[in-house]
Amino acid sequence: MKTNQSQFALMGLLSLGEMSGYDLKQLSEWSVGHFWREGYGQIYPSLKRLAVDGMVKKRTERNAGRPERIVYTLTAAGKKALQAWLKVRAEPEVPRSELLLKVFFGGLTDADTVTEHIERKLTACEKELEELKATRARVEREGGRHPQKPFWLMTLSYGEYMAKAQEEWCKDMLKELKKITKSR
Amino acid sequence: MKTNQSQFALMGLLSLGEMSGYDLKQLSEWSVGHFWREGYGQIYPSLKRLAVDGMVKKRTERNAGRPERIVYTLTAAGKKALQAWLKVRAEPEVPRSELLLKVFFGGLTDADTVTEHIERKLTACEKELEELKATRARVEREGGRHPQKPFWLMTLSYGEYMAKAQEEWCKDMLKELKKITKSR
DNA sequence: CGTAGCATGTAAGTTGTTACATGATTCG
DNA sequence: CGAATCATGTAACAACTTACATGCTACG
Repeated sequence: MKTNQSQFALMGLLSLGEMSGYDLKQLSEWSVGHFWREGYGQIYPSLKRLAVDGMVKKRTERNAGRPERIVYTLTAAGKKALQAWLKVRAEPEVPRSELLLKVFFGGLTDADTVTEHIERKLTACEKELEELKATRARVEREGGRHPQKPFWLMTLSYGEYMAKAQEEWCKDMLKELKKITKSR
Repeated sequence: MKTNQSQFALMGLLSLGEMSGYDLKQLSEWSVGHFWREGYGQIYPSLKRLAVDGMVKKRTERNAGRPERIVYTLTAAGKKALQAWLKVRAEPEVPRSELLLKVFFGGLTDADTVTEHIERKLTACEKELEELKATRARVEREGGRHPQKPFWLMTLSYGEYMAKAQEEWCKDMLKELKKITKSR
């Protein structure tokens, strides 16, 4: 059996304050976006289900001249369930890397193709590092002295460690590939 | 639309030689296992579909006193499709980390819970590094001077870079957490 | 007047996971 | 004689993605 992790992610965000589905998407993008992503197609149905299960409470906000908002609040039951989930050990992640698959079977095409794949990855890593930097600045700015801030920074660190390691790998492999291409 | 990546993973492995579904599972575990995992529930139906699509050809092997084997061979059409796929740029991965989610919302429980999560992760990283070491040795031994060997080693490097970076992150965060716990 | 942002959702399709089901042989 | 390994598969479910569908406001 699987615990529906998307739902807990949403509940976690709702623990920071009441929000609409739209808000959740916006907030998730920069806060947990580098390790967890949800689309609207996942968010709206999940919220409905959470409401049915009594984990969240919904309230409709009618604002003159703007679209209606449905604001969700985490209930006491929801908070309890969330805290219980936080204590359960995380399942090991199932790895799935299309890029590595294409590197692994790279010998079936030419080394140039593999080089291109890795160059693209390198660019992506650099972009990722930029984004993490911006997010870190934003957390420092907006996070104030929120008690959970140290934990937020830890996940940011994770992203930075990974992106840097990937960047290094890319650079090293590009060197390798040059050697291979030359020796042919 | 999505290109079915599982199928290409299987086709890639079949490019190394004809194999049964069972063989594919065994080979995949140590060869691409650290970045790609398939279960039988995925393998057998995929092979059937690949056969229908003419990407692979099947042949039944009857061995006295042992279970029947269905051996699959990559067809010319299959190889062509595989090579075409190898040239298509890899989609950026969708990140999903239950661990980081539990760290991010760690403030909702106690710091000890987060510490436990990270300690478990650290152990997993060390185990992973051991396995990668063993795999590297195995590739060196069994890979001979296979032309694709350099590419195989690149994916192994990736695993090593990542596992080491994760290990480091865990250690650094455990130090951080000690500081947090003490200051309370 | 067009585009971007705010705001909510559904439907269909694909994938992936888990549990179930079977049965022979070999090794300790 | 029990466990592990070889060997193949199905059914049910859960999850995820994508495309579709709508409509208002603010801004340039």
